[in-house]
Amino acid sequence: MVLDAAERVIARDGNGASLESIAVEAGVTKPVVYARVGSRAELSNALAARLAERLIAAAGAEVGSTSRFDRITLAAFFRSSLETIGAHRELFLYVTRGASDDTPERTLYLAGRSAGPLADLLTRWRTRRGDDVAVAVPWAYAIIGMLNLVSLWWIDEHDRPADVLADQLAELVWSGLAAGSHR
Amino acid sequence: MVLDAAERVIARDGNGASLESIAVEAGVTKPVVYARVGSRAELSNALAARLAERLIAAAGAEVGSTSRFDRITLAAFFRSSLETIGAHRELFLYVTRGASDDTPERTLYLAGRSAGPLADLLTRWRTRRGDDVAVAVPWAYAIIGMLNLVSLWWIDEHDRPADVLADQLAELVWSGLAAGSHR
DNA sequence: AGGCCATACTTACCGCGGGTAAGTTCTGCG
DNA sequence: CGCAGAACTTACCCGCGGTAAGTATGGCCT
Repeated sequence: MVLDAAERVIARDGNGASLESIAVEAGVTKPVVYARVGSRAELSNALAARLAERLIAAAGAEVGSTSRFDRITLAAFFRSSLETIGAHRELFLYVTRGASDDTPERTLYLAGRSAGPLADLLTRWRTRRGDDVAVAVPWAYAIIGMLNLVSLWWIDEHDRPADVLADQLAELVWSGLAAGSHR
Repeated sequence: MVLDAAERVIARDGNGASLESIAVEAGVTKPVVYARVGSRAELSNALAARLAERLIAAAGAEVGSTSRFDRITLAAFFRSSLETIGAHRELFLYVTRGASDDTPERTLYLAGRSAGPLADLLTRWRTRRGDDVAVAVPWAYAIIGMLNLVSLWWIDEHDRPADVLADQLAELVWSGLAAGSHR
């Protein structure tokens, strides 16, 4: 699979990953990569989709298992996301701050892939509680964006443990999430 | 000033802004740009610094005027940031999702420029209230990151008014910020 | 079995953009 | 008047994404 090769060379070379190096890592040549996966932008999109899938899967394993949604679950969501991102540092960097001109779309696409399910979850949860639901989408993007930048910062020097950081993030937003119409 | 020319051409051409087009807009040639401002990465950095300065200035005008710090102030901070970003759409896109390989550093640099003062503010505020202060830095990054992605999403299709969105963001984090040690 | 077509790959190339080396004009000063 | 040096321009290199044209491989029909 070309995408696996791409991930390997990105993990190795960081953002300097060229189509050509990916091609040789995959054991083929450039036009083949182009034929299989399309342009560089589509490659980045595909990688972004995969990473998003992994994030969602990891989060789902935490959140989906319990039917409840509480502060602990939220912190677990953050922790699993942080750890997944930390396990794919270079890929995360490549995908979020990758090259190319298409980047606004891709960043939004990647974010949307995570924010969508989160927004659904929030919508269901707040509907059940009889709370206002219009905030679900912006809040989902807010939480994902928070996670994005904090991950970047966390990756790039500070080595506090993931679970501590996750708990701090949960502390920041939990009260807001939980505060209902009964303000 | 070369940077002004750069902003003009970015506002016009979006991310397709090449050094050459910036040079002709500035009325000079490429090596001159290179001599004055350094590499493309440094150009992006300088632009990022300027945008951060504007954001901080706008935020300071809102937050710094009142000595208090409450939900209203927080919402005003979000609103002014959103509006500043909205007024510099293309520049914001260029700077956050710009080209090049240096991007992790630059993104962090830009974010840090905003997150730093915010972290200071949070630290002072929570010190005065006798609350834990270790969360100030991660929270500052969290809030800036939130703002980043929400801005991207907001710019790119949804036209709800800035003040509504700002209020929703404030609602999300205010309780968390305000919740003290007396959990 | 032998020739033919399609598919799939490779080699070779183009264009563009960042970066730079070498040449050229302009300015001030002896 | 001539010279030194700074500042700018022209002309170029290189690397990368993208593609066109050529080449091998494998099946299929006669």
